[in-house]
Amino acid sequence: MGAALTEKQNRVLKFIAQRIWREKGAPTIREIAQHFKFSSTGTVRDYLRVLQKKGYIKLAKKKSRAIELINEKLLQIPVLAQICAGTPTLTYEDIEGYLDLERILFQDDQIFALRVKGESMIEAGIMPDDLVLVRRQLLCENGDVIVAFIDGEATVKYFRQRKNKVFLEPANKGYKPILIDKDTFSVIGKVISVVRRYV
Amino acid sequence: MGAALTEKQNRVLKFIAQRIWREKGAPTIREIAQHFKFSSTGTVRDYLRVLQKKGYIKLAKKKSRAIELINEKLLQIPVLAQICAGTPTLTYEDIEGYLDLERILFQDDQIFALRVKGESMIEAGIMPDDLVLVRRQLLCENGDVIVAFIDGEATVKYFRQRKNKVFLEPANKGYKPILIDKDTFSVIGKVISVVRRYV
DNA sequence: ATGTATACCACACAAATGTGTGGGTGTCAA
DNA sequence: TTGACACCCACACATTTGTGTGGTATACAT
Repeated sequence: MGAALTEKQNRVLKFIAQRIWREKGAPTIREIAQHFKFSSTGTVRDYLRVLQKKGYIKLAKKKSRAIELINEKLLQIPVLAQICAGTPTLTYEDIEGYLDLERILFQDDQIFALRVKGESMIEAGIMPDDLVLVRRQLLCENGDVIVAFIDGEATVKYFRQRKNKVFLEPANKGYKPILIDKDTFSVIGKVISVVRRYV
Repeated sequence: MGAALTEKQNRVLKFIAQRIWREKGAPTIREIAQHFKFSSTGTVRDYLRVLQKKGYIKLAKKKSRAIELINEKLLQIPVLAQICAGTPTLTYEDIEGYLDLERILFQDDQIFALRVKGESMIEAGIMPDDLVLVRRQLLCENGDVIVAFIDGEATVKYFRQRKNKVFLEPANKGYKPILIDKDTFSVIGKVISVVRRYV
């Protein structure tokens, strides 16, 4: 799809993506120049042309803030409060809030998603093929759902700490908790969300 | 939060929101004018001022496309392929794809989210307090997870059809399938996704 | 009668913004 | 040594774009 980027080109692309996802919209050429301390708008335009040629962005002519990311995706979903009360018309007056996943984005790639394999967490509602959103962190608290490396495999489990002993506990009666030697396993991160999609 | 909007004000706001979420970014004043066939930019500016005063948007001065929605949220999450194979470094070369929830957005408000109450679908991995994303549709296929109205309550169940009979089947051994009279219940929509968040 | 709000218009102006021209330095492969 | 690239600069220019001024018409409440 896209040719390889140099370090600097990648930094420019990342900056644009951040602005598009976190801030209001795409930056102007001069805003990019200011951020990278370029004293010429031509410099930025050269970068944009390269990024476009390599297939990472699309530019529109003579329009302001007209940088479009290839593979850009957006999400905003209204969250309705529980509607069991009984109004048969679902209006947006019932909106409870919004899915706010914006903050977990782009914090230096500290967040990623994993596809779940196996049924060890099935009783916690984490099914095979679900996606878990993982925030990379080394420390975790008792009861957290975490992703850890054991024997070269990434697994999703409960983190349990009892009297100096650390267990990785599945949520499936058919599986047994794993007693862990603190030195031989490593925590990848904490599961902060589960996403499942039906066809 | 926000005062009531008139019909036309609401249409302008919806147009802006659509452009921000589906298209590249916020429209310019003249783009809005063109869409609504206003021959004056001042007309649009009046609308923007009203929308801002009523608390639906925020405007920045002397910036192009600087319309910001209150409660705007964005999402894009890289989806890593299952990494059980064993590389201890999670690189973005493992990206399997992207959570693509963009398409389900703003198709005339056909999608909304519901917070789950009760444990009737617990064996399908749908837990209390989960959010289910629902696409509004009246028809559904055998085996779909749907949201239906029964007795003034919205419930999440499997849709089962056997020999002219329609059942709403829970995923919980403690609950029994509900035989439904086709005429007295109504399907709200199909569950297309489940989202759960941990603290 | 007066004020306030909605819903438009025309026109002008300055700032913001994209674009063009014409440079420069270095690196690296042909 | 020539060319292609990455990586910068200065400066000018035309268009886009936000903003301001000053209108018109209707409706509605005080």
